[in-house]
Amino acid sequence: MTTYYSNHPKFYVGIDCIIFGFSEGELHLLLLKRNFEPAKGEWSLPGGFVQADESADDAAGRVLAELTGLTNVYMEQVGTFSEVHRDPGERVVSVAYYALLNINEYDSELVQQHNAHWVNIGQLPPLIFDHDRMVQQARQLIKQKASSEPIGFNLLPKLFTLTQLQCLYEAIYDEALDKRNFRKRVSEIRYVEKTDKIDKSGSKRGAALYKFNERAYRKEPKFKL
Amino acid sequence: MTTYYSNHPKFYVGIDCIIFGFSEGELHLLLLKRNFEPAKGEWSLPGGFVQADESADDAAGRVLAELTGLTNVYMEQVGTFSEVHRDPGERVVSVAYYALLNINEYDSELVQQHNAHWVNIGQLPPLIFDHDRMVQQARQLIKQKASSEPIGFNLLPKLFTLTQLQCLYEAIYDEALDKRNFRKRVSEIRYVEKTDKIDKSGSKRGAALYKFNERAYRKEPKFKL
DNA sequence: TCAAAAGTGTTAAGTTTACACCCATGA
DNA sequence: TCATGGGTGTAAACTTAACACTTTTGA
Repeated sequence: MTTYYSNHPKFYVGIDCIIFGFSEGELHLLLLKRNFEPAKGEWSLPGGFVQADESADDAAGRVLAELTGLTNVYMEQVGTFSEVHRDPGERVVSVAYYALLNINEYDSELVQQHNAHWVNIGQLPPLIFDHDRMVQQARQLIKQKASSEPIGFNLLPKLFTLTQLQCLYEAIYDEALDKRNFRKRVSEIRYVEKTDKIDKSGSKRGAALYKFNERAYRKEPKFKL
Repeated sequence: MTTYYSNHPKFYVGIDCIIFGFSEGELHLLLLKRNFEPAKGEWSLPGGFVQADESADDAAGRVLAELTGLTNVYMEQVGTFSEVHRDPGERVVSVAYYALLNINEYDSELVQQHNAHWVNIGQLPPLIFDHDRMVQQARQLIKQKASSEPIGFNLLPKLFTLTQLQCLYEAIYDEALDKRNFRKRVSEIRYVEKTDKIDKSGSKRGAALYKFNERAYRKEPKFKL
């Protein structure tokens, strides 16, 4: 029997993850130094193939978990890359995702086993295939999204100082922000709450630790930073 | 020989088009009443399958051209939909695109042959599979994009009145705009140029016709409406 | 002559930007 | 005691929002 679908070709469907972390005041990406073909020895985004029993979103979550040990990480689709010869080995259609994670929580043994490394986003090596474009698109998307939804907190520990928060947004927007204006804006955001804890690691005086209250955000979901 | 790719399943990769037109002050979508299985008789987005020699972008352009006779239409990727059972017939991973076209230019014979119809976006029938979600995401995306890039002009004829332009943006943003504020803003946008032509069809008095000057926009690409 | 759409400015409110000094503490 | 990062307020510039009447002309 001939169905509607026959005659059409089938493709491998891959996923690639642009995994963001934030440390030492800078954004970093978790990149693989490939110890497998094709493009062995070169840098690439972590990725994998969609399996028969999973969606692309599932596959991205699985690959991230395999690499970092983390589940329930904030991920979002960036876009799909399907140029005929984008992968010189075989035809692969790939869905790119970005992930935002707290860089203190990943499983460093797993990461080492995969030969993955955190690389400062200002010093990225050239990446294979169209992975550079994927990264560019992901950065662009995060920039936009960060100004309309509080996704940045995914990159921070549960408790953070205002200086950390400001550095993070400076890194995301790739521009300097005025300290007083920044703090004034934060103080108007009700779901960024000051705790009574103090961080003494960053300065002699100590800095107040804040937390993001997700419940409060859901009740009144407006955002602008 | 076993390659890196073997062991992984392959999938049909489809594309679906959310085709926007603007007429009588309202947004419309070009929908198919399916005369083929699966889901014969129901409404769906126009779509097709990616072929071996084309990217998903190519496929979307091809499907749009087959349906409307138009090439060089503004299209953008919305996202990829890959739930395992999204298409009950077979596993299909589908990339959604939106298209913005001037509703006066399509080939109406072709459209009829495909059993496609322009439907007011306020009165959409239920669509098959996950096509409703695709439409929602596309509307959302256009709303955002329209405020940072002059994509709206793709929906208008080359010459248009300010009333038409305002109605269009009211339809996109789904909210009323103040006429005087709107016109003031437009008058500050240098690449929206008044012509010496008059449209007499919309009113007795006649309204000045404007055009979008793409060259001027490219030189100074800022936008806000 | 009148209905229907085109066209036109001002003011108040709100938002954004620029900017500099004192504080607390550990080394 | 001093170097380091933490913390604080105000005024000017700019942007946004609200608002109502006159013009033109074909039917």
